[in-house]
Amino acid sequence: MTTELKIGQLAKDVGVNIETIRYYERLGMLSPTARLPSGYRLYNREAQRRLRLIKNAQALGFTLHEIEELLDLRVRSKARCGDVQRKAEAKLRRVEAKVRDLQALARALRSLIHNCRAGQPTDRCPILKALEDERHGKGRTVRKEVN
Amino acid sequence: MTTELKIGQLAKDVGVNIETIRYYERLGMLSPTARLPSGYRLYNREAQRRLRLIKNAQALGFTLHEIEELLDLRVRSKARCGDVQRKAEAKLRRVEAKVRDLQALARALRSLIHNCRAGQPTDRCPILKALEDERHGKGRTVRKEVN
DNA sequence: CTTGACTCTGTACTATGGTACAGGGTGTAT
DNA sequence: ATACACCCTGTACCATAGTACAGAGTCAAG
Repeated sequence: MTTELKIGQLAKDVGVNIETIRYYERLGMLSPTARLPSGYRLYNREAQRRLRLIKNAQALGFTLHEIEELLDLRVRSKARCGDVQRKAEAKLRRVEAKVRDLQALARALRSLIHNCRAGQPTDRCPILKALEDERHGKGRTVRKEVN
Repeated sequence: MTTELKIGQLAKDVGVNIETIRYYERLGMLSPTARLPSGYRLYNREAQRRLRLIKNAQALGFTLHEIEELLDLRVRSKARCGDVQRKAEAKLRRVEAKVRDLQALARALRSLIHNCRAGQPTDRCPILKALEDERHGKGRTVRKEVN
């Protein structure tokens, strides 16, 4: 059987846009395994797995750059599973921190909703007041995104 | 006392780039409270609170667009708790959904990490294997961002 | 009255993760 | 042999969230 797919078949199979596949190629993340004389790209099962890995890892909150690192680890045979594990652990810590932040915000929002019943003006909103806090003054670096 | 700050002082105070303040102004999120005859922007304490609110809310993962909504609630003095309550409830639901997404993501990461035995070569790494799964084949929509 | 720090406007550029053409060539079924 | 789906390259464009100038004007100290 032919395991070689043309770009449109691969796109449909994995559920991504054709342009996205070519975009990943531009980034050096996913090359066709062959080309027809016409220039048509051909992809084998390995490429298909690689593309699926990209999409799945993305759904877990990894950036394309981080995914490149994971892919590199997989390809470099001297790299060990522990390297992958450490990257996953670092990502997990960032995700957990983000969850804590959002839970704090959810608590503040619940408190706002609770205190809002009496028809007070919005300039006494606890959430808005809380957000005005000088938690990040004078050049302090704010921990950024989860990604 | 003079509560009016020039842009550089405000930037230093809150810990953001001067260009960022002007960028927020272009977006209509933060206007100077006055201008000197020379055109220099002046900001009062209220503007300072507003800027801090933007940065704090951003650190919690809100987009600038969502922050605009929060700011609108605060500034419209006719807005009462009823208005705020509805906005806050909608926001809370989005935050809670976000927390659930992130927790699912964290569980997936923990499970991957747990199954990973550090000494194995990466071509047997369960994390990478799992990421190759056909969890999202044939047009399945992958839940997107973590934000 | 000059120096240096600060500010102004306007435009261009960065990164991230794509999407959308234009203007061709290819492959195959009828 | 011709219609039509598919593919090619190249470039431009989208949103988000800024950053980096250029070239000019302003302000305060010495």
